[in-house]
Amino acid sequence: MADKPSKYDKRYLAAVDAAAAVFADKSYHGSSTLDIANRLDIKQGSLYYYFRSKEEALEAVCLEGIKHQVEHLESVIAEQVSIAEAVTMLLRYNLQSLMDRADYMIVFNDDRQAIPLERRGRIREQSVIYHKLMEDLFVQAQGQGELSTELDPHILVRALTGLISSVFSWYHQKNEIDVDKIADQYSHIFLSGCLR
Amino acid sequence: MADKPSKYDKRYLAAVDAAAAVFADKSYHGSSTLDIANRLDIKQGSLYYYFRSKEEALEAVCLEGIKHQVEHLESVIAEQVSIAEAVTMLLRYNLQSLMDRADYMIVFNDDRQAIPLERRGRIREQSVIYHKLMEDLFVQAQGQGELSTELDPHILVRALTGLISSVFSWYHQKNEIDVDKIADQYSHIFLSGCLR
Amino acid sequence: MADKPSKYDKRYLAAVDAAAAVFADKSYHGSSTLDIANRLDIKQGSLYYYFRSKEEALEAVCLEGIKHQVEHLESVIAEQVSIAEAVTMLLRYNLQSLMDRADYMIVFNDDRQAIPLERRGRIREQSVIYHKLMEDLFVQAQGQGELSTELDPHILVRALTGLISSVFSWYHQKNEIDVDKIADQYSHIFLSGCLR
Amino acid sequence: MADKPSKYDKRYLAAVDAAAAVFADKSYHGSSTLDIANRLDIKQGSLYYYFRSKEEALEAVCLEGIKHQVEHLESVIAEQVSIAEAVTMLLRYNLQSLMDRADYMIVFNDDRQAIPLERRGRIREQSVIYHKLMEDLFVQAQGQGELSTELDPHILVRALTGLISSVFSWYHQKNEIDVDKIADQYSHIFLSGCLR
DNA sequence: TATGAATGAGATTTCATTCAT
DNA sequence: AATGAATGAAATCTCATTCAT
Repeated sequence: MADKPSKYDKRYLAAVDAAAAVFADKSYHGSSTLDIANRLDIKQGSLYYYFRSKEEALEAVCLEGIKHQVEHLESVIAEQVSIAEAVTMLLRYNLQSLMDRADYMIVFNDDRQAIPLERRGRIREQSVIYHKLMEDLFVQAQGQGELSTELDPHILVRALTGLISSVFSWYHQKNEIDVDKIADQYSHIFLSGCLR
Repeated sequence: MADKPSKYDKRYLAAVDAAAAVFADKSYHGSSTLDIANRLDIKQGSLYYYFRSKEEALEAVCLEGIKHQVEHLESVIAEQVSIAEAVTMLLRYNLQSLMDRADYMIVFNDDRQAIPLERRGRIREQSVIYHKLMEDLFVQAQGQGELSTELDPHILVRALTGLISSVFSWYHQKNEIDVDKIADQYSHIFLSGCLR
Repeated sequence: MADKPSKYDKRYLAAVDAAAAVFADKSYHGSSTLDIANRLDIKQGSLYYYFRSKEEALEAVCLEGIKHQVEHLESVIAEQVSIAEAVTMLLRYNLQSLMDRADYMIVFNDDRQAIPLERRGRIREQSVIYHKLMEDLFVQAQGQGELSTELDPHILVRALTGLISSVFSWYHQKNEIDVDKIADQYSHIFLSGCLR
Repeated sequence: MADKPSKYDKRYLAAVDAAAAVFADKSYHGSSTLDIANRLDIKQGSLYYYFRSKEEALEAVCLEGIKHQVEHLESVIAEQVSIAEAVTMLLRYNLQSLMDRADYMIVFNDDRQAIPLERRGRIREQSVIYHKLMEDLFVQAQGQGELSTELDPHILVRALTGLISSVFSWYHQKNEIDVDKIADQYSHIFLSGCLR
């Protein structure tokens, strides 16, 4: 095997994409490397030029899945908008991502736990960062009197991510969602209860 | 072979229980029938005295998983309490179930989609009933002026079930949760935004 | 287990019959002891009261299958009819047997070779007797000038049994056969040939 | 995995051949895929590179088994010889095939019924063609006054194929046969009868 | 870069058989 | 005379992975 193809190689990206599509469709454990190869129109063995293992493919998909979320959350924080606006932006972005990069979102959501703990480090890391950033956002909002201090910031994080995740099962059924309407109503439900 | 042992047979129940525990621990696709047999302290082949297939075991676990939820939702509706009370009861019951019957809840939540569509009928049925009942609850509350009519009942259902599901990933990490506190805060978040 | 039930016990006969039916339907190797038990409306384990093994069931069916054939051939010989009449009687009897005891005939025909050589003794014995008797019949007819001496009696036996067996595949397709017509025409072909 | 290797690939042909040999020896149901793999000197799982299932291997063997027979029958018909010659040619060819490709002939004869009806299409097709061609041959001979019109062509087909099949059980016992002698005597019996 | 051919380990499933009750 | 519960061995099949070409 030659060196691992660069992350930015077009073919490599196509391979990650194929893996995402297959995993999203049949779940990680329900997919075979043959499925991925078929989708790429290459032979099964050739996959190993791109990934050292099936697990590595999952990892690549999951990392790709969370990357944008963290980046987006960081940009929202940087903008220093009100908590109400921030929450709405987050919901909207997540819903839009589900439309735009459904496979990656779904795989990250459903299958990341299939990566064995020893190797889950980088994803866990990103996950932890994501939760921490969100928690900070709430803590800060509480500090600025925007948010009720009676609510545990940890619980707020869970509640909001739960709301976000709920859209997945929705998407599974409908395959199309009204981003604006749902973002608005979810924001309303979540915020009216929390704002002070 | 005898006829399939009765659903109320103690040993059969133990087999379903073992399947639930194993699936919850390693996910359906990640578990082997050998794992289940080992947990029951019988030989692998003997499992097939209880289940015709691994899939049938999953089905049994999932059905058991949702049954109680539907029953509880029905009982809540029968009590004709206010929507605020109803939501709190639901949240509390779900959280408590996660404590009491974590395995069944987790398997239902994470693995029911592993049952191929052709065989998912009975579970789907219960799921649909569950969602429908909850939607009716909201519609009725809106009719009685308890709930804001600006919110789409369908979205309310998703939001509440999303909130409920969010507890699972939590549980995965902590294994112990403060039922009262979370139920209270979740109710507050959800309700203050919805109540009229 | 108590003593083996008598060969003449009604229940034992029913068990042999069930085995014959199942084997005829799905072939020996394609049948399971459960299939037989189901047909008898007893549980799988209970079969072992009647047979020490699945193989013993096959043996019983096969023995029953050939018994009548030998007896009939003996009676035909005893009657000292012409070879032409003898052949016709044999064909007719075989065709009729296929109608009356199709299961036994089919199992004997298709599955007797599944009995391992060590245990095939009794059936082989009957088979050999059958062939020998038939060969003698032809030899005697040649001695009496009824039959062309240019034909090897051994080959004549094969040819006639081949003709007889051919009816099986027929039966498999049609399930009903015109005994008289086929016996007549087969006799004619065998005895006088097709050429005009 | 690559695409299924071509039908004309040498290794694929060797795999079919091994399957034929094993099935002929122990019957389809009595053989295991391990037996076939052993004969090819590959590991059991590797067989599945050539066949998608054990059944597909049987199908391949059976198709190969009947193909030549149909082709030969067609060539005999094309030669427009007398019916007497045609019958002799058929018998001779079948006996010779039994010598040359015994495994395929035996498997086709004994085990084709193990292919479930849904998948038996292509073999059935060939079988039907074979019978139809032979029937036409007889009908034509009757039209030309060569053959007694009192005999049902359908029955003639059965009789001749029965004669042909009878050689199999023979072969099972002897493993070597005198092609010329048997073909001659069988032709004689079929065409002119045994009576003096 | 890619493939054809295989492997090895494990998965699910089947089934004849046993035996205490 | 029959059954419920199990066993153990084998069978078919799947699949991630390897590697020479």
